[in-house]
Amino acid sequence: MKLKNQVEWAIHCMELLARVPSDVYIPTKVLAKFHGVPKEYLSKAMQALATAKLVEGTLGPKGGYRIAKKASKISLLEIVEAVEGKKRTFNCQEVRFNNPCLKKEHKDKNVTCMIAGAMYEADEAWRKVLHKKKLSDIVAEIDHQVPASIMELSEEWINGQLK
Amino acid sequence: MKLKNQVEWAIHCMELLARVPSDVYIPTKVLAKFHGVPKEYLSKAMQALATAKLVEGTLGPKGGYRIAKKASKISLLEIVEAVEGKKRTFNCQEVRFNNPCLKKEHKDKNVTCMIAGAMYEADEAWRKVLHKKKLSDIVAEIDHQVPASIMELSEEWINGQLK
DNA sequence: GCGGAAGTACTCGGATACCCACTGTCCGAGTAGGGAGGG
DNA sequence: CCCTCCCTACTCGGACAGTGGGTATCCGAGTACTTCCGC
Repeated sequence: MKLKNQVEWAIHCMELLARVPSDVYIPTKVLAKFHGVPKEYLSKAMQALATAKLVEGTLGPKGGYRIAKKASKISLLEIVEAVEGKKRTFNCQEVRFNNPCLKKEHKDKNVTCMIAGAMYEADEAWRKVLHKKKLSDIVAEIDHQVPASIMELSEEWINGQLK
Repeated sequence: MKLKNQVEWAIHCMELLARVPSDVYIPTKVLAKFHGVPKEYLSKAMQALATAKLVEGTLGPKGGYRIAKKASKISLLEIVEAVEGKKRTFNCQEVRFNNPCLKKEHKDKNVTCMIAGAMYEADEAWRKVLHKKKLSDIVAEIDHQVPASIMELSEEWINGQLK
């Protein structure tokens, strides 16, 4: 069980998009170069984010992506699910119903298997943590961790690429 | 991101092994037939459980697996990790260090990326739920859910297979 | 009848193919900006 | 000088190969039971 690498990329890109003014579009090309990842493949993650209405894309020169909602209104869960899908990590195959002693009348799919229930509960705890963590929190934490000089340099670098 | 189907099988098998007396060995063949899964493949999951010291295997006729610890001392987390591995679901690739504005002296790997930190926190919440849920809890819950008549039939069926 | 040894049948364990999904790449559709030309 | 139109160049979006891990399977090593034989 492993999350796609795209998840990491997507979160980093969202964090960057949350920093620039909302009228600035940043193309995938720049996002890819800044993060050192393959442009063409990153675009798939960006497409997923666009489909989930987390970013908005525009074509043509000066085109690219911008954030579609306030950073405080976007949770990590939304980003992760946009890229990774909303399927649960544990998909119950209802193995319990293969018991040779069970008759059809006992195979009630409305009663969830206790084992699946426990796994779902764990999934829910995972989702809950990610739901509470907002993109704005990440931005603030990184601001606190990374020296201001680096942040300024990065901003200038981005602006230089947009010309 | 999806867990192996083996996880489900392994938990069901552990639940069954927790029910029989500790001196009875159940072969993979019977476990597979009871749960309706391919015998040869299930054996890989059982091997993983044996490696993790959750079950003990014996060869020869009347051989098979038995539980190695008390059910109340075995958590779902142990079973899941035995089959799925202990790697975290999110493996940080340190994309942040690809920032072209960063110098080497700023690439301190001892300071964890806040994004990775958030993901690890979610993982930890997931693990915590599974750690608290013991195999004995599952056994009790299933006892409460499944009619006693079915449980008895299943026990007889298993004993019949062991002849 | 009893003990021991050989044979057998059954088990686990690791080594071996197959297949799907993640990874990585490419090209086409569409658009916004910029420049040229005319008024 | 300004407006309009066309062209270009750049973007996103979806369609197309490559690879690694999960899935499924097989066969060999090893052991405990069973049976047979000798005492």
